Amino acid sequence: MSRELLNDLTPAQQEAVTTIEGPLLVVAAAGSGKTRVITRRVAHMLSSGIPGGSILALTFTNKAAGEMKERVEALRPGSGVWLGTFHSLCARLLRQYGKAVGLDPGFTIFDTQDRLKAVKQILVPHEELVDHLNLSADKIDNIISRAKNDLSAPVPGLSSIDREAEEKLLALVYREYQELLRRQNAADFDDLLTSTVELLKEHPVIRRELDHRFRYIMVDEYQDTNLAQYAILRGLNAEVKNLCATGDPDQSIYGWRGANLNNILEFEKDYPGCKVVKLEHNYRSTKNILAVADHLIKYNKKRKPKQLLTSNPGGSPIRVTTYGSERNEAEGVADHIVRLIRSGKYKAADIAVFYRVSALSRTLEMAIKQRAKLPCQIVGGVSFYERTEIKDILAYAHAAMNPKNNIALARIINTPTRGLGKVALERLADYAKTRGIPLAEACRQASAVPGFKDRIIATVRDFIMMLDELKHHSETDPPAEFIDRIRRETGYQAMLDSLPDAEAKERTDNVLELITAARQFEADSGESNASVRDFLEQATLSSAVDRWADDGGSITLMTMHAAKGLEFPVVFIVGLEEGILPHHRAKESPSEMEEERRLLFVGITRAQKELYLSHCRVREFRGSRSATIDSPFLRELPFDCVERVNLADESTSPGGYWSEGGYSRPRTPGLGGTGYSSGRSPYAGSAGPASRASQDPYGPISKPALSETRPRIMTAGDLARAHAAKSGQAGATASTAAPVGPGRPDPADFRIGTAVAHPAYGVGRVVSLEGNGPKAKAKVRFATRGEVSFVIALSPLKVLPGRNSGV
DNA sequence: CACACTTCAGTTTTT
DNA sequence: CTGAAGTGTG
Repeated sequence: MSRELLNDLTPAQQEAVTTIEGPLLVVAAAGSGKTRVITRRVAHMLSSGIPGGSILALTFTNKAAGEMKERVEALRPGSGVWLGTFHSLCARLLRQYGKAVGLDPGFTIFDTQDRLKAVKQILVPHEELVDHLNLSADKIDNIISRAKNDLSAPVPGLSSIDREAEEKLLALVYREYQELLRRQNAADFDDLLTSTVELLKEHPVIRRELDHRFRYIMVDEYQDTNLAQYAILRGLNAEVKNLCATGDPDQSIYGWRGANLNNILEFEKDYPGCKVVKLEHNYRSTKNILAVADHLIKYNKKRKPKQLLTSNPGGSPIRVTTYGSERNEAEGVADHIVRLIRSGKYKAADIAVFYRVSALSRTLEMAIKQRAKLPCQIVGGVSFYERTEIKDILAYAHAAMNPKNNIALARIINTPTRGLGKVALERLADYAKTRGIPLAEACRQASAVPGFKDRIIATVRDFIMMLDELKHHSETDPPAEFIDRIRRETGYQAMLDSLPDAEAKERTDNVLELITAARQFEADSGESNASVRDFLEQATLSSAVDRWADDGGSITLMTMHAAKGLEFPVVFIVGLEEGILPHHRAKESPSEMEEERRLLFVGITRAQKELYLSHCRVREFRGSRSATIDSPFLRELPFDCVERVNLADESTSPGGYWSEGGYSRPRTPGLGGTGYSSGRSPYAGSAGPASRASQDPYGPISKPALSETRPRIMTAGDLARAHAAKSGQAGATASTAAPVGPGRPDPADFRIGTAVAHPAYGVGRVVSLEGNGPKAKAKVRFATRGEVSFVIALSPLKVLPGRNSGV
């Protein structure tokens, strides 16, 4: 029975799957088939007669939980295994046992926006002090969140001006914030964890019951658990210690959220006599990709050494490309994606682009959609559930269902506008505050509120009656119907209709999508009738990645954090620059620096077949352009499986790399010496100004990079030639083109028929012109590429001499 | 009270 | 360049 679950597994994997009793740590390297092991392990437990109800499996995201659910369901239908995230588990436990820690079962979960609003409210009387201490609502919000995850008191930040005063203020705000939550019968994300910790600590009977109910516990991504989560596990494992933790210390990337690497590093101390299984064989990536990952991660000091092995082929070299500007970078990535897809080897869904910060996504999206004309989806960014109209509609639901939820009520009391402005709301809030009642209750007593005229009283009454009506329906309506009711009956749809057409459509579509999501939710819950409350809970607890459904036809764009646990045949990682990757906030602390390195490691190890890293010399930041510094991580890549390409300096070369064949001559090492210094300490003399030397067009010329031990530095010319040769477009190679780069072509030189050169597309001819001055556009026809439009001044186009056929 | 306008500040990652 | 908060006007 159980044998078929095992016979395609390696001995190590088998051991992990069949070790069921007692504590077990599975240290699983990237791509080592961990998910598979976890699912098989659950199936194996069920086969051995363990009831599904006594198995608890905790994952990092709801999406991971969903996928695992599907797989377990396929192997052992109807098992009743409890699969979810820490947060969803806690929410469920607190709905059941929350009374013991002061939470009414119908409590509302405050999301990040709600909590920020709450903190802001509390800070109103302390404004001067907050300013004086150089704090802000969101800093304080962060500190409080961190304190909860660390199960500690809020601690002033490193750059604190006056620690003592700050500590005092933080303690006060923390206390008031918790009181506010309590009054509104609400819990924030972190409270789900801390309240559960409290429950387990203060109520031994409940703790014991749960400990015995969840006899077998599995935790995935254990390296990213924080102290609160650790405490929950200890509580659930005090007597029955069948805990299986899986993870990889090298992939811990949530330190900023309180994740504590010690949890996994000290597992063996915490659970004496535990068994440790190592899964080191990688089934995902090529040897080259793995070698790069391995070489990089070795620079981390706080780390258990580990060997990454694979029997996969070597694969193509990893390419590191230097671009002139972020625009060049985005276009270079887009163009390369086009080539990959044209080659027939990959389809759009095989390709992903990762970046450190969401802000980098925009340029890439534009380039891929407009230039490459390929569909792409951004995972994350402004999440669906954070859009105004979605938040508004959900706020109606929350306000109706939890009459104590002031935050939700304040959000919608005048949306759509019904003449209850700032002043009315203030009076209402004052009234409520002096009496210690919720806003909704104050609304009921509208006629007693000082300063309220008849018209206002009537409006407020109507409003509260509408909420009552909604509350009534919330108990019987299925989620989708309820959401649709809000849309129609609150005047929200009417408000949307009054907007300009395009906006009305977009926002209405979003609301309709919410209804679809609700319907989907109903379908997913099957026979157990889905309640409105359950839907709202899922809506607040679901993340961007959870919602990401691979549509099969799009390039995927996401942050490296979001990429955890995923894999793609082709991966591009952009923005390898000091300040971005590693992020500037990490600079001061070596441990954060190591986390940045792990983040890049995670990104790299998502790739199965091809990996492209890039950075640029100049990047637009906060509206202004400035020179960048190479990421120190670039110096930590090995030589032999990395190919360096410099597309940044072309325009500064007087004679041109594009000229006759032969090797191009990088004036300085293409990456500012990056490739030549790998022996150095990772922090030594961060590259930087030295690399700027290469911006001087007449700077020193170094020898061609031909030595075996050195990376071969390619230029645009090489690439264009190689590409042209491959695609058989010999006539259109760039080898005849003039040097190009992030130069600023003069639109006045452009006429219809002008021959121009582009670094990636080769030679083309202007077919049409549009507009004048700096915004003038030209449409150019390339033999290799068809017609492409450019804003001339911003393009890398170069006019070829002597071929102006226009006037 | 609502709306349009200005100014201002600020930019990590997410359950 | 973006979003939030503040100011002034109808």
